[in-house]
Amino acid sequence: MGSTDRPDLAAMLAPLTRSLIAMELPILDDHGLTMWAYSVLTALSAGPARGQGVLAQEIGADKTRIIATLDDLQARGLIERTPDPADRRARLLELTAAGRRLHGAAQAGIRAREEELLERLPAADRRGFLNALRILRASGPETGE
Amino acid sequence: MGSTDRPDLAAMLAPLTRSLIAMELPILDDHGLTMWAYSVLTALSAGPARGQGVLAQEIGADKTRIIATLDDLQARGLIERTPDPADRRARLLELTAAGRRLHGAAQAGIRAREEELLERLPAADRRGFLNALRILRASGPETGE
DNA sequence: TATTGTTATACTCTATAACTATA
DNA sequence: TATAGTTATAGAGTATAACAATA
Repeated sequence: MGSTDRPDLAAMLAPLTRSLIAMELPILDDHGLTMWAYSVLTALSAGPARGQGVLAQEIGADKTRIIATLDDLQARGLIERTPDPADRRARLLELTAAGRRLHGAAQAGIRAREEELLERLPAADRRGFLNALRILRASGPETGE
Repeated sequence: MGSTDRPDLAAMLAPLTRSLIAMELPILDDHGLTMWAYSVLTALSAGPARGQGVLAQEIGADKTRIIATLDDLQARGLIERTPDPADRRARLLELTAAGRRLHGAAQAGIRAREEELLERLPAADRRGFLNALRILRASGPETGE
């Protein structure tokens, strides 16, 4: 009855994700960023967001969770948060030049560490790993419900 | 300066792990198991454990976190928890026949779901993905400290 | 009335510290 | 005194519900 003879996927992915995050936290801290703050900067680096709710959903957070983060990022001049002229309830969010710079620096540090990790993999596995992540991410969580 | 042109690893792994867990929880629930309970059964399915602390560390938990879980599993006759004759402070932990059966059933359900997910991947990527997970898991978190 | 952002509250999960029993 | 297990407490993180402004 030894079906597939490997640990469960989640049993492998969860610790790997945890150690990846543990490895990235010191780097982010060097730049004065929390993980949520970095997630916000990353999302905004792809372009402005119309509405905090949209942004929150985009990074898998609750609307209420990122407010303190946005306050801080704005106070530090890393993002701009302006009322949407078309609907003054909503806020337009975008990176400032300083925000883009800081995100770039933090991301470079993270990428360097990630490369060290990926170098442990044979080229074929590395390619397959990254391809699989892209595919599984794209197909999304049409898993739960 | 578009270095690697892909999302950060953690940014891909974290949501994937989350959705994997979300997909497995209902299956575990059908068998009356929490994720920690399933982790315990999985660890013990490889063989008995000498000491709860050892078991906890093995599954990445705190000693205090799994006590209630062990109480429940024992009360349901899924594990045996006997004092170690050699050191009566410690407890020897092992699956009962019922525990082994339940773990097998739950794992089968999870594996079936996982296969559906993996079927979305081209064979080469699937192989590379699983290889990479094994390698990265083995090399462990010599990342943090 | 519905929605965006905000604030305040409650809840869950996890870690810390104190206790017992063995050694 | 040190350690395994247990229990009780406190803390962090998260979600839920109520509120103000705008539509």
